[in-house]
Amino acid sequence: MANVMDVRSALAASDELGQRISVRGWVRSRRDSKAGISFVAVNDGSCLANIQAVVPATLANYEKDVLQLSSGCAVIISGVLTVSEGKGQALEIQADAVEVVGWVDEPESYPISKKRHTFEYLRSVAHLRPRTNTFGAITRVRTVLANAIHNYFFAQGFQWINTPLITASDCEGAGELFRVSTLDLANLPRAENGAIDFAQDFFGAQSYLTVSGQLNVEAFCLAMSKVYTFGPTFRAENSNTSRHLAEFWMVEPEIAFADLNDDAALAEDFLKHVCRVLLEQCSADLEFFAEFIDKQAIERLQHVAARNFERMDYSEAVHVLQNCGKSFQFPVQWGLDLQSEHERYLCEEHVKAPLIVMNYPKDIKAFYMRQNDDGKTVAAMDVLAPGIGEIIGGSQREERLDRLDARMQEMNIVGDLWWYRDLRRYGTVPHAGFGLGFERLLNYVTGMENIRDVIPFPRVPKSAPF
RNA sequence: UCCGCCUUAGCUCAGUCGGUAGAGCAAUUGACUGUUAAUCAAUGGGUCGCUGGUUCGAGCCCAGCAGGCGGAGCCA
Repeated sequence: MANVMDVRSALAASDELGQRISVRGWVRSRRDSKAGISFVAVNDGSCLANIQAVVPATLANYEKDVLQLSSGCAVIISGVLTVSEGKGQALEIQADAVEVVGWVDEPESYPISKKRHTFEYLRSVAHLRPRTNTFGAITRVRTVLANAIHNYFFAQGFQWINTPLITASDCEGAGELFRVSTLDLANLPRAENGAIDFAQDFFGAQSYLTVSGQLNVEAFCLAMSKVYTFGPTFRAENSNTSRHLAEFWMVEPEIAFADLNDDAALAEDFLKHVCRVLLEQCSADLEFFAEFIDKQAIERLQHVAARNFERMDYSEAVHVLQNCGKSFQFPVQWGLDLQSEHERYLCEEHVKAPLIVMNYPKDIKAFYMRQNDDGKTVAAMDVLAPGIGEIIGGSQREERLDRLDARMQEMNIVGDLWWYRDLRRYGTVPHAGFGLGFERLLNYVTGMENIRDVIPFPRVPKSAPF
């Protein structure tokens, strides 16, 4: 085999012209010319573009192999990298060897045909959809975005905390929990009162998959100052929407000696940074999204990167909504949570930009959020993005033990949070953080509409087939 | 969980009044061409989601179930 290159490198390798190389990948299409050549388009996932191999009919296995190639076949093609005589591409390979590594059984029923498919259909062949242009592009953007997130925090001196996926705490926040157990479901151990005896379970207590790493990451925040978690989280809620997954990835930074304004500033700087990185490093894939998925894809990123986010108190948001002259399906009243339609109006029509709404009524927010001096609100914020709604939710945390205890009592929080309380007993300090749904951000930056299409294998109620 | 819509060829969809099934694309074969989601021609391809009911007769009407999609709620 000659010098093996991935397609991305080969197409960028003008300095390798005239050299013999090999590329390895999967056939996207084959076009035969009776001039005695076939054109084979090969993609290996390294970039959006295919490389075109020009295969002469004089190859020994031309009839036997090359003329049998169909979409999806795995091949290794070797030949000299040359300037293309055709118009669709700058470079191509003049093939002198074609090795078919894997054939496609029954090309007629190969699920990924050259024609465009609906995303709904592609979800039913999730094991093969990475072979499409769209899912290749999503996968590359996902990788660059994950890297940009880690790199941003690393450059800012944050520590990456690998918070546990299994938890015995059932009050991490909102959300139904998936139970984790090794008990025999057909023969559950019982205590004397008939209740299931979880003391005999693996962890000696009821345990669950985490719905958030926040409480754990706070512990590291109050030692390492700037920390974040980035990993999978699980919600057993029966949510059937294009914005919810039962298993999704979440980014949760937490900063010490910080208040809500610091938190909002971090969220804005963070989002601007990752958008800039995508614009720099994913230009070909973003152009693809702009052409085939969402015309606004690139402008939106430029807009986020360039423009200052608007900020508005919840009370002001309510005032704006009540006086905008629009009628909403759900009521707008101080004390009620903002509905999707309200959030969308605010960021899409009122400010026409990302918007940070701050200081919500305490009764609609979580127990750990810091109570403001007005006695009515807590230091919570939501970052609302046009077209997608809430993309970040965060808050300054209640660092005063007496206030935290009072709030937990008021809200009837039961469960063993002694260690979380300890953080307020030993060197407590104002701190704040937020949670960002990774797939929601991916939806936002690619213009994809359904969250099930930006994660490799989506898990939603009644469906985890792959 | 609630509301609405959908389920017919590998894919996307038609299917009239209830009378035994149709197109485009894909696939296969051939023609043609430094081709570009090539083009042209021919050919093959169906348990009409499942179960039951009404009917002489059901893709079509009725009931139940399953699955999918969109929206809402919950949230990230």
